[in-house]
Amino acid sequence: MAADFSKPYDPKEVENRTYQAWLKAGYFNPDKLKTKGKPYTIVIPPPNVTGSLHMGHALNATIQDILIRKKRMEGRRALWIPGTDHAGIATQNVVEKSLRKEGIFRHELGREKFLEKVWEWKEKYGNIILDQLKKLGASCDWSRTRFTMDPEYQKIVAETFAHYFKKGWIYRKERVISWCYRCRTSLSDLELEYQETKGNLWFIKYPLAETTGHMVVATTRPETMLGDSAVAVHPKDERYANLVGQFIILPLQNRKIPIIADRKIEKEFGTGAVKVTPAHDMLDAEIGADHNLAIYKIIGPDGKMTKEAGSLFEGLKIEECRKKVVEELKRQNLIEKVEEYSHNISTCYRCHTLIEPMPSLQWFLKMDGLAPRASAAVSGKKVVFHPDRWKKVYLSWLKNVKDWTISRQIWWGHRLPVWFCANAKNKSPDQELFTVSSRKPKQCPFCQNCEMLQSEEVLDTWFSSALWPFATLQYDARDFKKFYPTQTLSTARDIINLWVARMVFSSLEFTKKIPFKDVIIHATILTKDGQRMSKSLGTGIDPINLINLYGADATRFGLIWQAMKNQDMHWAEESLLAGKKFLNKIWNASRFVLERVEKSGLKTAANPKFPSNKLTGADTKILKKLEFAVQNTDKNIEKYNFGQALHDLYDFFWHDFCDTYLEAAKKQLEDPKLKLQTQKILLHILTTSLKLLHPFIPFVTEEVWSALPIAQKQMLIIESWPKKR
RNA sequence: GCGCGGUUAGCUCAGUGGUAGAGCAUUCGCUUGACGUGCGAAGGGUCAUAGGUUCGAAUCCUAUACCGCGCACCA
Repeated sequence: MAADFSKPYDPKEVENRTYQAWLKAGYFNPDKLKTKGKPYTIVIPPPNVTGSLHMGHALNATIQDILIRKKRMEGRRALWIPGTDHAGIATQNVVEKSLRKEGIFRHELGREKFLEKVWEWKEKYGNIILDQLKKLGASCDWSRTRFTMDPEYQKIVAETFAHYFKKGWIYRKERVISWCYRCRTSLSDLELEYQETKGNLWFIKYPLAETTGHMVVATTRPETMLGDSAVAVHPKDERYANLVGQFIILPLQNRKIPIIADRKIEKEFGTGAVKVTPAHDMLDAEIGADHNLAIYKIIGPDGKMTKEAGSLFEGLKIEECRKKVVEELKRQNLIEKVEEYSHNISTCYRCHTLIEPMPSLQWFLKMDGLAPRASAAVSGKKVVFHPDRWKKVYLSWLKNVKDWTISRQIWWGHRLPVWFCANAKNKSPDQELFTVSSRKPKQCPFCQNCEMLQSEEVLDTWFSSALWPFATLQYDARDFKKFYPTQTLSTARDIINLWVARMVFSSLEFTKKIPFKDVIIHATILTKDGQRMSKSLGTGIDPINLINLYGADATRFGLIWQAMKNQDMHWAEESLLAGKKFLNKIWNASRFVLERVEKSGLKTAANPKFPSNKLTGADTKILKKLEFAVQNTDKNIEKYNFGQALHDLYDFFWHDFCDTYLEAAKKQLEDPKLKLQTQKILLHILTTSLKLLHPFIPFVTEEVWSALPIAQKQMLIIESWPKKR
């Protein structure tokens, strides 16, 4: 169907119709392309099925689509794999929240019923997300749509876990970890967010045991004193040199605890003497381990004080307990002073509840074998960040990385492929009899006759995301062979470590190859005021609203128009308006050309030759500019300078072609000697421009293309990319 | 505390050693047959501040300020 130029450009109608035409033609699937070119693969960063897509996703999808479309036009077998991520804690939380509105509580439903609800949610939002991508014009191969909890994917996850375990790199241990008592699960250090908080620094007197007098310790968390098992000072702190080795009577608990020396203590902070709570502080846990101190778990997984906190405090919430402890200490005149103090507290990145460090039996993945390889891939330029500076973020994390806490105590996610002997249930947890296997063992290796129970725990959602580039291709061995490794990954800066680094080491471990060559870190979209776009703040913009208002092409244009190499971009809707106007310009310029050209001598879309001795000054100039535009666009896309490429194309098409050449052409067309050649040049500039613009604004270009009077025409989406001379 | 960005026209951003640019907004003029979602023209910036290098700096260097981000600390 040819475009109808008697009407103004109607993006909605054209976009729907054109997308259907592409789908029908099957060009999104590289297997259906006639080309035998080298494969070019991109895997989409799978959006979380927590909800619909935001502007950042739209920008990212546009970037990937530009690359895929260009490569497809270059004759590569371009494959863009779409999909979504189950996003463990995040999705569990939103479903829980939505159920609560109906008065339903997760624990009342039970695991199985609750998971049914989550799957319903996933079905709904997963599809919304994929529809949004389609509306935007994303040329993904939908026949290869993946989800991180597909049966095939689950199998791969289980196998990787078993592989690591067999290698001795996954282990189970009780250790002080970060615990979110609202989500009721452990978290890794990357899942913490720090918030600057104003609080107090309490100076508490701890009476000496053997002699009169006391030591003063400073703390921001007085309630944790209930779990203290020592007071520590720096070994070279002369103020306390004579006290080291003596004992303190811990107030409220009436416990005799030692005064120890440890180099981790800073003399300058507070009084230089620190209370040590090995159960509820990371640093104290280390000190406790080094000095073999007792561990008192005074806070439970529910965020309430335990029996060990003492009868006065048991059952209180942390904040309540803090008040009460302070009251008690005041009553006993043990508070020397209180200072105002502002510090960072860690919170859960999904619900922003205060994180409580506590000892917990968890599964860990050792990093000392994996991290150096991931570092080497980037420092050896096998994997390259764009812009380059982001490699610092990546490398510095890997340099100091701690073992990865991979188990989570939630319901939604990949169950650990760990099997417990049901008959050994009464053993204490660390003596439990278990075996690791990607499939349920037929027979219990311990008692030979029980039905083995699978672990209730699930994996950190990022454990499965880390396998994405190869797991998505391993559903079919031929795909993996053909399309892996992928070429380019485009993503946001906040998941460089959470996701990118982990994909690199996982891929190196399981495929012996890097998962991708280039990593594009695109700008983060902020509101005009510099706020983060977020639904809860009401500052977010739904790309679908923009698509309805301006069309997908204009939305893509607006996003890319602003996508320079900054790390942030302040959202300016005007750029979409600029896009809309530009589409109109293309539409009308095309109408002009087509009206004047009608039956020209052009038979193919390939580069025609123009004898230079017959060209007018205007002809020569525009052809030269066109040649530059071809080179420049190609170069800018290859260097991932998408915004620059679009600005230059805009300038070329509007000002060089429309404002200048079209005006000159009007006169030339009246001259019989120049007419035919001018027609040819007009058509040539238009066809080449449409090709160059297609990756950015695919719909309008395809629509205009359909009207070109060229024989042997294919759809623009698979036409050849203009060649550099 | 360490590191990374940013600071250029009213707004959003390019420019990156040699007389300041774009889009949007503003003002003025155009019912010329592709387009008024347009055309032509105009106004508007001591390029954050202070030093330095240079014949010459918005552009390089060094500080400082403010905004943002990350890491560490967070007793």
